[in-house]
Amino acid sequence: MSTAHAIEPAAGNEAAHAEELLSRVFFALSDPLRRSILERLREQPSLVSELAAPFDVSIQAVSRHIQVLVRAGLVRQSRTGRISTCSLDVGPMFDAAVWINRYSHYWQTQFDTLAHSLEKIARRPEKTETGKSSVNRTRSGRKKP
Amino acid sequence: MSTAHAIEPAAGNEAAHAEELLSRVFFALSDPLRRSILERLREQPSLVSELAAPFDVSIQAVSRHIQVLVRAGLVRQSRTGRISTCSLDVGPMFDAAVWINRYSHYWQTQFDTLAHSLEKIARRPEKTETGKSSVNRTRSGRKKP
DNA sequence: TTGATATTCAACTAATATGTTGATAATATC
DNA sequence: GATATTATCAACATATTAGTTGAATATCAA
Repeated sequence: MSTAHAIEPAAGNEAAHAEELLSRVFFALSDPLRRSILERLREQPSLVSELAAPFDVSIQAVSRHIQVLVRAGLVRQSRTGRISTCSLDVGPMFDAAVWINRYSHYWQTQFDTLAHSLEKIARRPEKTETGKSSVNRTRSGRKKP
Repeated sequence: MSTAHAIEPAAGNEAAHAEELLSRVFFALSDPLRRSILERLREQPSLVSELAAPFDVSIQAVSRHIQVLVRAGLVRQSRTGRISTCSLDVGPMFDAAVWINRYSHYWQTQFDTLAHSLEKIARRPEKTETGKSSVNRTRSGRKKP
């Protein structure tokens, strides 16, 4: 997590605050366990213990994952007594979608480029095909002891 | 960054590989400097030194940010001699958009256009080279302490 | 050849992330 | 009141991130 994820008052700077929130949203989405939590909350509001049940980690760990989601604005918690009900808030996810959508023009561009190259290939079949990006780097990860 | 960012051989597990790539894409997008790099690449392919220029960090730091983007599949580097030209690959970003779009029905009533455009493009056949633009633009980055 | 340029690698440091276990607070339940 | 349940907090260990500086690699240019 970069320094941008740190919560600062962002005194009066709304653009910086939006950037900051966007960073937190994308970071929150970068973990598969957190994405699974969101998937579950997409269906129904749930307790922390219910959200933690499917995973092989402690409920404390899940609680902190939920806190990450809360800080990103993706989850709201309403605590009544012991239990804390978590519910989805897709507002920040929409902001993320808007950011990504600014690249949608290039999806169309890629589509057009492909169509164009296909047309060219149809006329001149000896031309080579386009390369597909493949990511297969290895990075070390932590394992449960 | 969670354990999910670690790559295991993923022997034959295509779903796990897709999850893993999604984690890396969202993580790559969670840093404002990396997002700024993508913004720049949205306009034109650029050298590492050109991408590093607007930021008050060392070129080595930017080089590693680019590596994060490359491992997420968002940036391709073609090195010719000394220089390494970075270009955008929006394919993985599209995958991220598709994931987010599954939450769109929550906001679809208000923001119908985005979901519609995403869904329209959702049936693209393949990834190809991105288009070019000649607009130059700089954005502010983080400051040195 | 010599030197400047472009980029990456290596080693180090500081901060952050994520997991654990144990303690604590608040509230149901007996 | 005594006890179990729900959730969070605290402290700790370890891994990862992200920055730095210095060295290495490769190429271009004079």
